Amino acid sequence: MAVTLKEVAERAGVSRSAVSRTFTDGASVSDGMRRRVEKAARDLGYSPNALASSLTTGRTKLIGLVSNNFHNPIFLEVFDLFTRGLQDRGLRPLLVNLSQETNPENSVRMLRQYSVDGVVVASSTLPPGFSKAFRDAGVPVVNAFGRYAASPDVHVVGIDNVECGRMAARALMQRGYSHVAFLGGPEGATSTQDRLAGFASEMAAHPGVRVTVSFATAYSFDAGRAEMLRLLQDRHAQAYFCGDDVLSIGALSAIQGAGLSVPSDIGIIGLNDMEMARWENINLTTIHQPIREIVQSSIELMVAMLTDPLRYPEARIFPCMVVERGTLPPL
Amino acid sequence: MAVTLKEVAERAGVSRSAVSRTFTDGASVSDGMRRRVEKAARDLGYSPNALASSLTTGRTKLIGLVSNNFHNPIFLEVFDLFTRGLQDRGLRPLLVNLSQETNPENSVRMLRQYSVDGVVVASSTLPPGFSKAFRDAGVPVVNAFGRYAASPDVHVVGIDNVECGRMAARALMQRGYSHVAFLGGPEGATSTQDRLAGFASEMAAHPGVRVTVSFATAYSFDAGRAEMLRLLQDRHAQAYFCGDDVLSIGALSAIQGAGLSVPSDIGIIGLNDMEMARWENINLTTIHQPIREIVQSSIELMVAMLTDPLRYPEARIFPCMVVERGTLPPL
DNA sequence: CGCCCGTTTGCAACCAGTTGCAAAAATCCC
DNA sequence: GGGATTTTTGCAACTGGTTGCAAACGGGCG
Repeated sequence: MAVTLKEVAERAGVSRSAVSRTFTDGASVSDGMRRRVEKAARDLGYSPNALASSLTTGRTKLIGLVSNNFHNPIFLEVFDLFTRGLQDRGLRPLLVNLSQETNPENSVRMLRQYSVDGVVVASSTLPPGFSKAFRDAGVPVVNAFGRYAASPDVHVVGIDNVECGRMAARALMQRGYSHVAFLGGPEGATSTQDRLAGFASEMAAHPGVRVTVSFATAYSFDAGRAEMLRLLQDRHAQAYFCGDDVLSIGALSAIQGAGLSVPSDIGIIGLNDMEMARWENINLTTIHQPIREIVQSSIELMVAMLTDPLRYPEARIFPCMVVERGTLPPL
Repeated sequence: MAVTLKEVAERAGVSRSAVSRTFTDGASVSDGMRRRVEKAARDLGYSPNALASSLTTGRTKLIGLVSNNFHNPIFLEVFDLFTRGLQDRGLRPLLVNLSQETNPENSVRMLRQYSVDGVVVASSTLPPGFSKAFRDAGVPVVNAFGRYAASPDVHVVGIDNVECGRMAARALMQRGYSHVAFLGGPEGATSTQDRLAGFASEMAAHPGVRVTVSFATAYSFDAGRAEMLRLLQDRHAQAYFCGDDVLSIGALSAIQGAGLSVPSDIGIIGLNDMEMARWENINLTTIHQPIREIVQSSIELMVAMLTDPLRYPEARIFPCMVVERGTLPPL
């Protein structure tokens, strides 16, 4: 079916090594040889079998792209950036969906069977055990959007969620609120824990301000809406720092549905700055997470590890910033 | 680095074939042999190299998942469903992002180099040449979300966009509008062309009703908003059938921004029924596209083609239906 | 016990490439 | 023109598995 190197060699009347060499750059081939081989290859429609060659070279150029985050729209952008960035460097993303997987073993085995050159774990909610499992299997790993403190022995690229929490608290304090709240994602998610820690630590400097804390069951519209509906039945806070933008939009929907208006009755600040946040009918004040830079940097780190698998692990933390829109009163 | 079959054979004191057979189901191995080999494999932490075996078996279980649609949120769900569905069947998705690619040749060559067993083209906007190119290269192809009329020799799974156009027109006519409009996606997209054709054909039965047609530059929020802003300067229609949900939401934003209200001043009907459409603060009346079923069926078709690559091509068309929400007046 | 038949096992060739080494060819220099 | 040096080429062994074939094995039966 497929044309092989051997057939090209026969047609060009040369040895198999010669053909192999014309398709390996850096190998020594004369101009005449190159021309003859390329002609034969073109005539036959030959293209080398990357997997066969990986057998001897030990490199497949396959990168496992592992995630469990197939519901948050920002991850569509993340996948877009990763696939394009990897492709541009001649690498191929092998996508692994961990949504229903709890045991790292299976994924590790699978990716090893396919001899991936490296693994990018793109998730803010996977337990650190996953990244570690890959590293222990001797596969270069980068944990994009991960938590740096918890896994000091795995490369991490992301943001400082604790600092984001502080930043949100400061943004609310600048508005002079006397009762603010944290509406987190799932209580078990490290990103939620860190954001709360930062939020609380900053609020500790304002003892006169009342602080309420609650959690949504997921980083989703429905969970945000449900939790906000519940909160509205009680005496609610004047402003909320929501776990992420999707959650914020759910909360907004609940608030508007209750006939209250934003930001005059309740203020909201989200986190991520997903594309939708700047849509005019949402217009969410939020903390911008530099996705583009995180992905870019993750890829660079991955590429660096391909040449030096024992590279000393590092954490790359990118600063975030508040994007002022319409869900907090102007300063 | 990695443990090989040979090492397992040596440790178990058996031949390499014996080890290979214990890991190939359907092969003849005695119980005693199986136990010894499995013990040795476990001790060494062996797992077979899928790529090496693909050399002789001719099957990699790699499926190219090709798309250029990394901006429409429904595709995150599409990717979720595809990756899970393929994984469940022991297949591995090799993701290919065609966003910046215009020439099918490159993608075909790349996927052939990786000896994929099949290719799923998931896109409603890629020109049919892409699917054809894969088929011509002898690779089984399924075009999910594709147009069936234009590529009779490639398997297609999707919806009947012409019928959707008619359906939208009927929904508007039921409301008794006297001036309706089609606000399409990019004029070159086959999905837009088909939807317009259906819309126009149904409207032909209502000669007294005025019909306007215009196109947004992309299936995106910004494009929908921009086009609607332009339309609002003129004498606008009473109701619009928008190219898809994202476009609809952009249009909604423009309408609301202009101080008009939906559905009393202007009605909107979208297409796709993405998750966001049912969010209470959007609440978009739209035509539901059965994504789940389309993906499921595409995978089944792909699996069937793996055993019978010459399978006679078929088009699988799934019915859509109007989902009544808040952007058209109740009937 | 010997024969027959069905399983189990190992040998060796093969899949599609790469690569170290040495022979052959081309180039350089005197 | 001849010898030394460099470049190009082919041979053969190797990567990590699979598989057709034949030999070895084991059990049942007369």
